[in-house]
Amino acid sequence: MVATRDLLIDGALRVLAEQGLTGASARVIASAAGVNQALVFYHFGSVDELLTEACRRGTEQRLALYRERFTTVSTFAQLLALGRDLHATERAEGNVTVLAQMLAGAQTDPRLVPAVAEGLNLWFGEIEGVLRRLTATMPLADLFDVPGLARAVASAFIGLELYEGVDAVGAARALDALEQLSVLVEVVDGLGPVARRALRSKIRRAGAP
Amino acid sequence: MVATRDLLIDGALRVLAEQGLTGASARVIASAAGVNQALVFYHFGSVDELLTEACRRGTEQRLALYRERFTTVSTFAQLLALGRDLHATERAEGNVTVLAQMLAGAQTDPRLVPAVAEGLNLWFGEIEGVLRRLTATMPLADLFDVPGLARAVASAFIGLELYEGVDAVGAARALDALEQLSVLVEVVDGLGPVARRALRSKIRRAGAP
DNA sequence: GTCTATACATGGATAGAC
DNA sequence: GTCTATCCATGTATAGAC
Repeated sequence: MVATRDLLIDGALRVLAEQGLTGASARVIASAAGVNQALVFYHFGSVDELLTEACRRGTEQRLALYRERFTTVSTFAQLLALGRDLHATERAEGNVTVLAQMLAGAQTDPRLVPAVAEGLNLWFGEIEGVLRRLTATMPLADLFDVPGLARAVASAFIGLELYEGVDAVGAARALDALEQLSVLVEVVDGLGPVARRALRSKIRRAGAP
Repeated sequence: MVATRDLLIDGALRVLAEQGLTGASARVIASAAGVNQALVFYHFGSVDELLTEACRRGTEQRLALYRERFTTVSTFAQLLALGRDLHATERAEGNVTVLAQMLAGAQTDPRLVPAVAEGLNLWFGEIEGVLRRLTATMPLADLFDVPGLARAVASAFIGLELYEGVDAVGAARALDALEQLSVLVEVVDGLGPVARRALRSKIRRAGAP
């Protein structure tokens, strides 16, 4: 026997992914969950609070599916490959779609902010772990602010995910272009000591930290 | 004397930016425009079509403000600086906010797709022009797919803009991190012929195009 | 805990007077 | 072109029976 709370949370996640925030009403969610509409208010008090709870739970659940794979990534190419995979499976019904909808809604509804921020932070933490491991062995590791980069990577990913929704071809091309760029990072990492010294001094002259 | 159509379009843009897509109803927009609610349907047929038209016109107007500055950018640092500026002024009331809302809505409402796609393409074109100019003088220019990169940069920017709405500190940190990374590009560009040759062969071995 | 019924607000859209 | 009035669907939320 499945608890009604869980049915409603699942329903909310499905509706958010399939119909977006504008479609996420108590009636529609309850119908998707196969329960009565009044139960939304009995269990959660309001639609916002249901969405908030769904955002939290959904992110945790989805992240759990990838956590193991995140820990096995050991090159930038592998990280990008995992990103592509995530992109393919999370799009349409996954957590990134839900987070994107909630993120857009949170811009004008302060009540959604905490849950979205928490959800994002969970993903940030995961990516941070990978980046830290990848840069640990790099001689130029101190050039990167890992937490900052993790935030940049993840929110850029959300932007790309949204873009994919209106132009799949363009989004694929954008991802390909980033993949080409990523080669640069590994290449720079693989430079010999002479070139590396030149690069470092160049950076110092450029005013980087 | 201002035409009612224009009043409604301005009203729609303001409402989209201030209250998001969920708040963008015919009544609210008409009220913001100071005109009667029925005029939305008389002039545009439906709310969707008003939003669509507002998206197009708003993007053109806003882009016109920056077009000149885009053409004067001649380094990556300058491009990033312009991005920061754009970020600061467009956030809260600007076109990026509007596009982000429409983009989120378009994920589940096909009627919004064409207008959003057009709006995005306008920005892409602008950024493409800059990137093409910046990479033209680079010896490693053929490593980049400029149109793809422009799409990646712009949609990443939208993701960051949305993230800023729920965590201003985190977003600032993400931008700083990207700024550090961008130094790498100019540094690579500034390498001497010897280091450059090494890099190029490394890339060939890595399997890049 | 769950259901029915219901109150009440908001939103899309149209008809018809001016 | 613009306004008033109105219809009807949808949405939030609560009361009360079971």
